[in-house]
Amino acid sequence: MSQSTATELLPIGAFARRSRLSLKALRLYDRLGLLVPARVDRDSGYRYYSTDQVERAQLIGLLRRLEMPLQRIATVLDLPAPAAVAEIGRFWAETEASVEVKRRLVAYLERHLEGRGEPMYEVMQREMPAQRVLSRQRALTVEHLPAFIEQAYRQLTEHARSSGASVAGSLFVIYHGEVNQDSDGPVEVCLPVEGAVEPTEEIGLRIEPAHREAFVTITRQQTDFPGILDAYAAVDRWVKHNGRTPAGSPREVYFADEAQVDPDDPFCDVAFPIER
Amino acid sequence: MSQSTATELLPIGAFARRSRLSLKALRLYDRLGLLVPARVDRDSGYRYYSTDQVERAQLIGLLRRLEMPLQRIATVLDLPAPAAVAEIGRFWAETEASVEVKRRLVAYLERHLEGRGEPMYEVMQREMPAQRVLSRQRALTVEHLPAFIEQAYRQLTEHARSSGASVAGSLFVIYHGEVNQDSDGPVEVCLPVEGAVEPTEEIGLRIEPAHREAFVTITRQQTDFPGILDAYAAVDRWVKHNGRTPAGSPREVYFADEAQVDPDDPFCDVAFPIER
DNA sequence: TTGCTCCTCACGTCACGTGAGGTGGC
DNA sequence: TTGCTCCTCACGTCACGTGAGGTGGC
Repeated sequence: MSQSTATELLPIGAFARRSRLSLKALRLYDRLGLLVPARVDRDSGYRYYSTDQVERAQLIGLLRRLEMPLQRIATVLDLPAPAAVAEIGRFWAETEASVEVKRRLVAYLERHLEGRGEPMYEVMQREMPAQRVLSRQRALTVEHLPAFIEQAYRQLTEHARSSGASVAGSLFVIYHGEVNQDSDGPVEVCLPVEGAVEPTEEIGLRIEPAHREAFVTITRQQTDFPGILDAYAAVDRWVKHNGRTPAGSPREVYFADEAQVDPDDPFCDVAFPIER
Repeated sequence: MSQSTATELLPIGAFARRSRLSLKALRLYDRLGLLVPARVDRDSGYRYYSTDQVERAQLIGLLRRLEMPLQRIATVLDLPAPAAVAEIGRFWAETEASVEVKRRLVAYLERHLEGRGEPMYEVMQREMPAQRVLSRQRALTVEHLPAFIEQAYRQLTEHARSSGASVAGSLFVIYHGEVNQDSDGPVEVCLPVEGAVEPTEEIGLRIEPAHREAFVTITRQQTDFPGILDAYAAVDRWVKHNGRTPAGSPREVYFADEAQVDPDDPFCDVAFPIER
């Protein structure tokens, strides 16, 4: 019985080899309360770990290889197995999402750096009639933007449908203020409608006035950050070079269905209202 | 002509807004020589950037979003466009590779945490006859291991084929020392052969002696790190619990073709030579 | 004169790595 | 007694963020 069922105490070096963690890391985890030695000698300060702690130590090591922060590892370790798996899954989904963003950025950089001096966007002008729109407005930073547009789109179409009104044009999104990591808009999602419909507490009903606008049409791929900034820059430059005066907030008009569009198909207009 | 073709000088705040970089970052890039202001006032120390520098600044910002280190960004910025694209591609490939490793780690954690107390590996014994092997040995860390095994496999089979000898058993890999980030083996890749064949400077020819070994068979999926450690631990435990004495370096026997095997198909044996 | 912008310097963050200098057990 | 292992403390790394305290230009 005394052979290997008993819980042995290991000094830090032996425990480090078994758990494949460094001495420095083990001392840090002790100080943070993440992995406290089974016994610490009063006099010498020597740390002694039980063999039972090897599994926890290895798990910490594996989670660190995922670059999970120690704080978050602490919460995972406090969870029962199924919840811990779910939490790891959530963390990993965040990583995959950020990798996907970077992947698009790499694609943009490749196109952008290869194609210096390529034909630029062709900026055009058009007259927009007054439009009756259902709208939803909110202040938010860029990370919540796609989800908000998606949700607002569903909400507005559903409200129109259930009121018996019909959709009378393409969804567009007005940026009343800048939207990025720090700046939070506000952003207004607008759906042109025809027929009887009432506003609600969340959904506004208003007339977007007739105006002239300068715009460029971009493809699905070009709407990915940061490519879309090129489109804004192109329209902005055009407006300045032609001595026009801005007359409203910039907007994006989504005239195609995302699900049915190739990366290189026209998908969206970036438009600036200008004075006539 | 004086309208917008002239190079304007911007103080740091204006330049920060245009380039979407922080003041702190700009001052750091200045100090590192990564992005030096066009002019610095002798007396006040005020930094003035030219509008021409906006593009470089934005590129730095984008590369930082990929989490490329500043050192590496410096090299990218010194390259002509095509070489810069290639360098970004190499960097990104490294990122994707490390994500793939982590992806497998997550898969392992999910199986491992869900299935606590699952049936463990079944350790078996067998007698191995003496084998005549072509072998290639090298000291390397874990990151270069897969490439080395792949390359050695091709080299050994090619050498056997061109000598008119025939392959007489499964490729196996002997770990004469531990292989991980710090420890570099050495590792020996062995291919059993029959018929006339000569050693070369790189390729050895020797007799792997007959021996008894304890082993477990694992699936393709289980060979991914860190799952494979479980197999090693299982055999190690078995050897100790059964009072057997190790009689050689641990090894992995690859008896199936990686290209034709499902993740859950048997793929490899993890074996420890033991005394009889 | 008041704000705003700019400056440098110092300290904090995160998860450690790498000594320096000293102690304890076999 | 000699090595080896352990201890704490301090400083370095990386790319900044966040004040503190002070200056300069309109």
